[in-house]
Amino acid sequence: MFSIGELSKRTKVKVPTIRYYEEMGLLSEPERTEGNQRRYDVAGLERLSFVKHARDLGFSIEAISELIELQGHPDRSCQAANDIAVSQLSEVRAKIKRLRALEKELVRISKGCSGEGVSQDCYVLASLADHELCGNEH
Amino acid sequence: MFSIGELSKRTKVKVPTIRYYEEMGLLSEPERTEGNQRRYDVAGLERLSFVKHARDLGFSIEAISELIELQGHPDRSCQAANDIAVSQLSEVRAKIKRLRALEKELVRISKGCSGEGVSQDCYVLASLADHELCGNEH
DNA sequence: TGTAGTGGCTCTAGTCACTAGAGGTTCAAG
DNA sequence: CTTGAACCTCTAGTGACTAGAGCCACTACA
Repeated sequence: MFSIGELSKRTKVKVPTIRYYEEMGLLSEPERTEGNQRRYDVAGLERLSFVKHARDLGFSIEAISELIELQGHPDRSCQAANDIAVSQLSEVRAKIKRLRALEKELVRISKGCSGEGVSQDCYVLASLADHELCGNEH
Repeated sequence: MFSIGELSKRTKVKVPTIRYYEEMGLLSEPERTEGNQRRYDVAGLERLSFVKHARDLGFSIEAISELIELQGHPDRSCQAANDIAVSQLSEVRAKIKRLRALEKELVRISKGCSGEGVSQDCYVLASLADHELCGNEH
């Protein structure tokens, strides 16, 4: 049995975040000492590791809830879990695509400015003011 | 002179967002009709276009404030504007890098699951529960 | 057994960049 | 002059935490 601080150290999830996950229903309520402090067992540790791992991969709290639901019903089809992972993947890909477009544009903008002139003539500011100067889209 | 709705249509920034930008100090307070409704001129339109373009590129409200400060002092060095753009670029690049790692991992995870089994044997759930199964890092 | 200090508790409020809704007023077209 | 769309302010909600206040519990050492 370990305290919340101990759990925090082992999982690298901050203490208030653990309490937050509990409030959100991602973690089941742990046992308490007589003095009302939380005490976790190995199952609690594993559950939090699962949540952290999923969060690190960018799954939302809601998606994680669904995944936990599935874990609780080992006889249910795996399809739903796979759907969640696949949709997460396509979100990640969409974000990458968008960020790449931004990267391109930012490179163009900052290349046009040596940082030596005065802001009146600044290409960065001009580019932001006038979309026509852009490569295009976004 | 146009109303806030008209401005919204022209810039594709939603009405409540325009009011929010005003409150945040990104837009100067426009004139008002006798009945207290906002009326914008071309300068207001250009300012909002600037803000929108910068937001689309992912600049924070705070960074945009600084850029606007610079615009207001045409004699000041361009360096600061360039610094902001460059730091935005490196943030974007860092995000891309991270997302690519996630993409890789998600591909691996969802490839392992056909969606046909039951959740007890689901590779998606197993991967999330056990970090050891991961490609590595993150 | 006393006590010091670290760690834990709950609750509220703040972050960012909006978005939604209530409840009321003004404008422009017919 | 009336209708209805658009406007106004204000408050509260979003997601995923983070920070702080004010208090209580546990543990190690004297």
